[in-house]
Amino acid sequence: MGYVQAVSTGSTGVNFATLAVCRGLGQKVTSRVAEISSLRKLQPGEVMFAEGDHADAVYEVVRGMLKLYKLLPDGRRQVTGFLSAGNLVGLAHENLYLYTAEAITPVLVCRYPRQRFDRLVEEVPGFARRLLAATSDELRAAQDQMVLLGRKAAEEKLASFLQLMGQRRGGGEDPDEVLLPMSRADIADYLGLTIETVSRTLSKLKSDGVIAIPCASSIKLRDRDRLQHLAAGDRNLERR
Amino acid sequence: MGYVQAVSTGSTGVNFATLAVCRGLGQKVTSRVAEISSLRKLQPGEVMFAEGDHADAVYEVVRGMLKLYKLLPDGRRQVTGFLSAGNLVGLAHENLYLYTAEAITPVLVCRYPRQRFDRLVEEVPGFARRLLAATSDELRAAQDQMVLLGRKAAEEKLASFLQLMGQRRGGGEDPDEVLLPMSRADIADYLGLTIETVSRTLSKLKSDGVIAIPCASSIKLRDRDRLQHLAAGDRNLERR
DNA sequence: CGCAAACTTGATGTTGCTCAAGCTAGGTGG
DNA sequence: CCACCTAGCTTGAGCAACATCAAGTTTGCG
Repeated sequence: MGYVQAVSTGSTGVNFATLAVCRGLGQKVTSRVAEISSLRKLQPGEVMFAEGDHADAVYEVVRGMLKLYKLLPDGRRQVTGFLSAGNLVGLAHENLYLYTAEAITPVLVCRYPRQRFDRLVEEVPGFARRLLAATSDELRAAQDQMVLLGRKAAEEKLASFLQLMGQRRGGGEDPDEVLLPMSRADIADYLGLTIETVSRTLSKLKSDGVIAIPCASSIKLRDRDRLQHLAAGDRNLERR
Repeated sequence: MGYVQAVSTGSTGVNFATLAVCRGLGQKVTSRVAEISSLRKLQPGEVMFAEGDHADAVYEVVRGMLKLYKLLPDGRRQVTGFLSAGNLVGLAHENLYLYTAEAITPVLVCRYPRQRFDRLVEEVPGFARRLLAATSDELRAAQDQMVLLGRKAAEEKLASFLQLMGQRRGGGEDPDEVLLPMSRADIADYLGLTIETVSRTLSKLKSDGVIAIPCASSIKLRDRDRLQHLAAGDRNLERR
């Protein structure tokens, strides 16, 4: 693209007016966004950008799922988020990316070169405000995640995680089915646990009748109420 | 205030042009900011707003230190941040505050009523962009904190914390002195540890010659190099 | 059908938590 | 001015949750 003036392109099937960056910005701006953007496809496991790379673009996920993570020097990893359609990536980075973004499923992203994107932010009234709202929401999620990492037990972590994945509906099927496209290792590194503890804890939730596990990448919620209580952390309300 | 037109007021000693919200916005805007603002003082332990309160204002810390925290139903607490002069509070909250903000030291804050603040965000070009930058920076800090909470050992957590507190210089004294105005309980709830582990780990750092502890609320850095290595997490570079 | 990667399950180990005393410092009243 | 009192901090002993190490088992792909 870059030369494409139309808001929607038949070849890619992407309608720019439906993209998150454009929401509430009118058609004129939408076509400007379309002008500066290009599409990129990623295979599972492919790294979109790595921690420390020069941050020369902002991305929006159109299809599929990405994980973001940071590494410690000895290889310990913390997954800071899973992103799906509508999420923006790389907004916060001035100069260098501070985390790695890697595809979990086949992914389609819309790429906005940094400089031109920044120009839009300057010139389009209300654009910065939309981005502020998006970033504030990410911050809110990050704070919830800090509570999870710092203060929740393994079972509560998994319950919270399943609820979170449950609300991003992955398609119009069974509302009790939660699809987990990421590996157990990714889940473990997101929740601050090991693979083994994730596996064991899911097995326990299964044997307690809270969930069913038809296959490793799909969980069925059998007792949403109990899951909700576990996730909220209202165990032990008797003590203290 | 509210009726005050001047950019600086002798009575409070607060010069609005030096406030973080005004940085880079020119004098005209600065005086508009001054117009909508009021000052509020808080005693140590006083709650500025609580999780769940109606989010009717944005604040900027002028003096002193605040802590932000979230609670689980059974009383477990996660401190999500310590804020000092220049930090904004409550920006992200649309309707209800999602954490409690409580004074650690005597605090002076500048209060901006939500509605009028939002009007400024709409009307002042570049204001939303400044707030976006501030929020992005908070998000970056939150991501670092996720790595700390999810993947660092107790000793690494304390080392990271001391470094962080060390860079927000609390006055022009000894550059090796780090002041800790918050309690051990606050530190524990920030790092996802218990009071006892915080205390023990500080004692260990002391006996290892990394720090000295003249009194509980002041730490002296004796081996910045070793502290840096601990904080970065490059232990065990041999394995894996 | 076979292979490798991902997942599960089991046995054992370790870090940090819990419970329980002491200790210290700062503030108050005699 | 000093002694006491209390809140906050430190230290110790035992324990539990989760990590580590080590097999098995399943799954999906060539």
